[in-house]
Amino acid sequence: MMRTRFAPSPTGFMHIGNLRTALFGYLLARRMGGVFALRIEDTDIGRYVPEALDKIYETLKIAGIKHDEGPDIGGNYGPYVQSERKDSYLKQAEALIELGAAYYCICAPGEEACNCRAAGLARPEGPYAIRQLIPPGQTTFSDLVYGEITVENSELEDQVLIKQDGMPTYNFANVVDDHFMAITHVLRGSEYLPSTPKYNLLYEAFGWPIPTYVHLPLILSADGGKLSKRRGDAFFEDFLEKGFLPEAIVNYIVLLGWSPPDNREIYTLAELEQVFGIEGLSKAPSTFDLAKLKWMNGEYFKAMSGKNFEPLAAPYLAAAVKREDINRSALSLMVKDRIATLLEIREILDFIDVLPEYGADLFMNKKNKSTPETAKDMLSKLLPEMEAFPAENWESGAIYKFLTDFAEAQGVKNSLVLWPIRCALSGKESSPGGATELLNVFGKNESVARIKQALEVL
RNA sequence: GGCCCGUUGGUCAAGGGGUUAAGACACUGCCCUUUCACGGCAGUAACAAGGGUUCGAAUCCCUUACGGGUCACCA
Repeated sequence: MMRTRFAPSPTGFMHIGNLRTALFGYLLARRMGGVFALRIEDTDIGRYVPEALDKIYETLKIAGIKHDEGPDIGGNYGPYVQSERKDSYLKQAEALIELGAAYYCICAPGEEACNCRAAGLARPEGPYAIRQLIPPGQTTFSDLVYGEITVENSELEDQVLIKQDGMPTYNFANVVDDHFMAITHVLRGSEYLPSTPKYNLLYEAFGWPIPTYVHLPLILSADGGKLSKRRGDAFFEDFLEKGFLPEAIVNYIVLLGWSPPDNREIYTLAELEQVFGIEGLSKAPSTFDLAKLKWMNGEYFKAMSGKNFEPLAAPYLAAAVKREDINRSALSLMVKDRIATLLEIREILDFIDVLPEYGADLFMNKKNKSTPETAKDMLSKLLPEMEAFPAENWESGAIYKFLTDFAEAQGVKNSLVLWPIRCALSGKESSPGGATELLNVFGKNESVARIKQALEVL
């Protein structure tokens, strides 16, 4: 049975690249009817951030990635936290020494000329590390996406397996844990490609079966570099804060370094669990394109019902519009299909609370032939009729009929009366809705007031 | 710098010896429209370069260039 794993270290937020690795591991396991395990790699005591563990659980949950085994839910291969497996690493490293594939090293960390390999020390009294003994020759490993890669062993270093603090290094703990957790497929970023031969040497020395490697191409930022904390495009949380939906982020990310079997791009997680496969993985690094993420996010809003959208938009709406006399549901609906991110709600509705200052030019519209003059004419004639309009009948259908009747009575095209109203109510060149919608959300009193203001400008 | 990996439009990418070299985002234009959007239609735009191999190369090989990764008692 296929077993994959996600092995983050609890050092902070969830990097987009790591999230994608988790996602791919999860999807692959689901697709193949396998198991996806979560293992916490907390061997670096110095970088350990206690809250990060919860962050990992939370992120996976929000993203919809469900692990089958892990520290929180257990499993047959626990414990799933490396610090709790500490003893086994030392034991295995010493076994490796017996096998002639490792040795004790008493040098200080970072020390250059190390003679410990030649010295063949017995277990030292004082502080020591254990290093891997790289044999001469060359090593070939096979990767499902990159194929066969061969390197000269002379390029490899006698890497540290057990640190002086008794903790294993990432590279060693990984090998030991993957073996004892029966991991069959190791998915990780391609930055680990250079250290993979050392893994093989370790597996070979132990006589353990070598797992299938699946290295994933890197995700780059628009400038060709790495995604960065500073630019705010490195972490899953960054994008949530910017008003992106978890589903859209996940959907977008899965398309980075992997392409679906058909031309479709919008997939639910459940659908991805059916179609994801290593065949679609690519070797070349890909650039994270915010514009496409935005488009995709917008698609998710459009596909959503107004009812489902409303609670998502509510907090942003509350920040954007303070006045109480506006129907929130109507606003929410008005905005739903017009935004790429929830954050845009504020900007798109900035005319609701306070009418922006504008000049007579606003009423110019080449296409419908509106001019400040026609606008003034229409609005001044409309105003008294509008004031006479019964407030209790103020709703879209009636408003629209009222306006079209008015236009007909004046003998002009609808747009010649609708356009100036839209301008008067929004004070902007574009607004999330036309005249009827705006009249409807503002209600009679505010609408009349704004039209009066417009007449003053005109 | 050594080693490793990569290179199809601005971006994501399909395609793996014979294609008019898909599709999506972005961009442009037109249509629709009660603004702007949405939607519909159309368009601009690519096989890094040079050598081979082959009847035939985006696809295979080599070289170069460029980009990235890696060379920690970090992960």
